[in-house]
Amino acid sequence: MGNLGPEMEVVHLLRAVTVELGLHSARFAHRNGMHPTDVRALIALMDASRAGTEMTVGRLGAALGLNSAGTTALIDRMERAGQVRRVRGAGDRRRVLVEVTETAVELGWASFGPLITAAVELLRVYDERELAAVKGFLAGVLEAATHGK
Amino acid sequence: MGNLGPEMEVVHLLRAVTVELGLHSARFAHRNGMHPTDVRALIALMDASRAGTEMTVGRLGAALGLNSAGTTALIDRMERAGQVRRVRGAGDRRRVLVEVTETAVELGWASFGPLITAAVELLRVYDERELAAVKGFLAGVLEAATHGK
DNA sequence: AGCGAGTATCTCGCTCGGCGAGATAATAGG
DNA sequence: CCTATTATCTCGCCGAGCGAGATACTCGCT
Repeated sequence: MGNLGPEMEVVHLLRAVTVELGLHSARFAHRNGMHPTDVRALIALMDASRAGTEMTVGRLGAALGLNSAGTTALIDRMERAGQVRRVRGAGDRRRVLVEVTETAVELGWASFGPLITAAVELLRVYDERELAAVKGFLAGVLEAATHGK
Repeated sequence: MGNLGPEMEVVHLLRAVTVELGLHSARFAHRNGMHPTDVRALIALMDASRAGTEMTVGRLGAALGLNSAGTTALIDRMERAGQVRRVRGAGDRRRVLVEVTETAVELGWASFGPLITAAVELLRVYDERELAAVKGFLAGVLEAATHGK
């Protein structure tokens, strides 16, 4: 499992990056009295809001791999901490929409913003082909991780 | 926060990849009656073994961000499941070295091997400069995530 | 040699995130 | 409208991980 060429080096780098990003959000969570799951929820919610999609309790739970009881507990906790708001669905009144509060968004940006800017800064000097290479690699790994079993 | 150029697309891809890899190992964990932490421990142990470093209980706990009690519980659990062995330190008999069993290594490879091969396969068609681009980007993000607070 | 400080691991009791089962409320279909 | 379905919540429980402290071993000092 030693050196199977320069490709293997990239694979180990990718693994190191995912580990380090995980630790980064764990630190962020701890610093703000949150749990890893709360951070994942925050990210999912900000994602949905960026995409303009409404996020319901059920969909959030599914995205995080929690069952309904755990999801309810999660949202209770985050609502209590003022990171999230429950809003009864307008059309279908069984639904409960979950919205991030402004303070939570700011919190998230304060922690992940610098990292994002750093990454964008890195890519700024890349030309067309280099950018496509990075994009292609990540897309390929994503595809393999998603479908590969 | 919408489209700040093609760089942002790469950032979102990277985030998607880390999320998906996380889910991948969560699925692996669940399928084998393990917990996410157990998988992280397995990876850390395989890493150490690949690097030829001896892994002690304390060092493993530190790598995973667990305190001593939690680490003991973790190793108890994994030893009970036959994934890990405790070996009293030869020189310093206070230490307890942790070794992965062959079955655990095989288990890990069965789950992560295909993903690794897929990634290597992707990179195989890349030329010198493209490979360097991917490597440089990942290294830069790693650096930013590690040091950026 | 032997004592005390330092280090590595383990034990105990507890908290709390997440699960399974089932209750409740709202919608959709015949 | 009455039943099946869907969305969420309540209750009781399990177990991962924590804090505090016990235990076992090593090392420096005298």
